[in-house]
Amino acid sequence: MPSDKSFAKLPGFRDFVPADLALRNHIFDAWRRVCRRYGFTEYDGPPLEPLGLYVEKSGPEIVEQLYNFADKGGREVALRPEMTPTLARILAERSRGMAKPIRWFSVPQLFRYERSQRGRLREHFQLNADIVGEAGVAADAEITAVAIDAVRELGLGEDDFVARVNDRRLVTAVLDEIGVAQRHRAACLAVIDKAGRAGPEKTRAGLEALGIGGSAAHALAELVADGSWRQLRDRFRSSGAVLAAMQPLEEHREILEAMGLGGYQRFDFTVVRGLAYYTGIVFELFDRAGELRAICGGGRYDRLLELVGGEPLPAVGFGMGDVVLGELLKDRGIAPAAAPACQDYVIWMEPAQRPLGMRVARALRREGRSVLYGLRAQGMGKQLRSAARVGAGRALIIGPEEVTGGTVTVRDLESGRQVTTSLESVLGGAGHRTGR
RNA sequence: GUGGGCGUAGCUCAGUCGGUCAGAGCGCCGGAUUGUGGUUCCGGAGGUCGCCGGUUCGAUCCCGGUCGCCCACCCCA
Repeated sequence: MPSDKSFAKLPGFRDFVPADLALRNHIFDAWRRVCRRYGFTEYDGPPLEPLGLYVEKSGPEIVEQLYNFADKGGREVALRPEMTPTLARILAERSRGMAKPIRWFSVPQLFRYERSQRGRLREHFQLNADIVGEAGVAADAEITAVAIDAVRELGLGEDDFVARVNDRRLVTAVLDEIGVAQRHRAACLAVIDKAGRAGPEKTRAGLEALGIGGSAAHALAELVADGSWRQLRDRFRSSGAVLAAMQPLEEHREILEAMGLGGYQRFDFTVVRGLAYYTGIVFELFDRAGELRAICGGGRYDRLLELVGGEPLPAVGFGMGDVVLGELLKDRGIAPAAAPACQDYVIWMEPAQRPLGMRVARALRREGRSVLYGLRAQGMGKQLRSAARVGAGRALIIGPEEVTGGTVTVRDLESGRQVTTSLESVLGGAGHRTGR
């Protein structure tokens, strides 16, 4: 730990040494493969945006924890805390001429100024995938499937994680039905949101603190404790509004089941999402063990583009962070090992053989192979040890004997078998089939 | 933002009721091994014990502050 704090890493920020970057790239690669498989194309935007883009569009929650400041021109700016407002701004300018629906994804680095904890830093990377211009529930199901497959692609299955799905319109209908006043709705959503962790007692206390009456509080506490689909349907079978609000979720589930992803999703009345701009189906991905924070959160936001000044366009999307996902992969032991540093290790014994060693290395690199060699003269044992440590598949040995005979000794470092071949075959490119 | 715990070698950690207390394992470097590696054996480098201040003859140890990390709240991507 450096004693001079001025050179220390900022709290909540990460260095990525090769082993860490290998994991990050492993995750990014999986995300991009899945998104492309679903026909999404990648975009990006500036990491720094006008503060105003976030102030009223995302709800007050996110603004309190922005990484913001005034730039040298006196502009109030913020490091982007989320990607959706940027996407909304881009599309507000250009979507009119674009074929709908638009399927875009991005892997931005996002920033928030808040105390860091496990799975929650001041900086992270997040996969964002959105479908814009389609209001039907098939788009919601499609985006949920992308989220699920983005996690499955990394080797996690039904036993590892689940998507909890809800619909804000359904929650609203239920609140109306049990008589929660309009003015209490937002605060009530917050209580429902944390009900899973708080437990029934605290939930009821929270509702009463809002001034929500006994029968309504009782009904809500019950729903929160056991908000099963069946229970909901029984409880509200005489309410046309609630039953109608259940239809989109029904269809959403059917589509996912048809995709073979039914086991990855579950209705959960307590999922409402914090961001103010969600308007319909919302979902979150969690590890089944319940040890970590949400892996992913998303939903429908049909009004946002209008708010930013674009044409009215329905939209649905999600954000999936790299931090919690990385923790989960490490916990499950399915994080990748760092890639080997090279394929071929050229061993030259004495300065007299170095020029030939350089020619061989050059020829191999020209073929696209990754090649290393010692930068100073060392014994063969040392060099083979170095070769093994960097993960080389084979060693190409060029000593006095090889120079005299016009040959190269090619040693397979996994089997230990070695053959002596002609120098020409290595320089000419015939040697590349014997290695990895 | 609030409360609690923890900061000793690159990593994981031991240790001192205040006085040879600067330690282990792993890793790293070198040697055994100047034409054959991943094993083994031997040796070596590396630390102002997070930082600042206080108490004391003396502080890595006690006290205060501070910074950082972890956990729980708050909140949430």
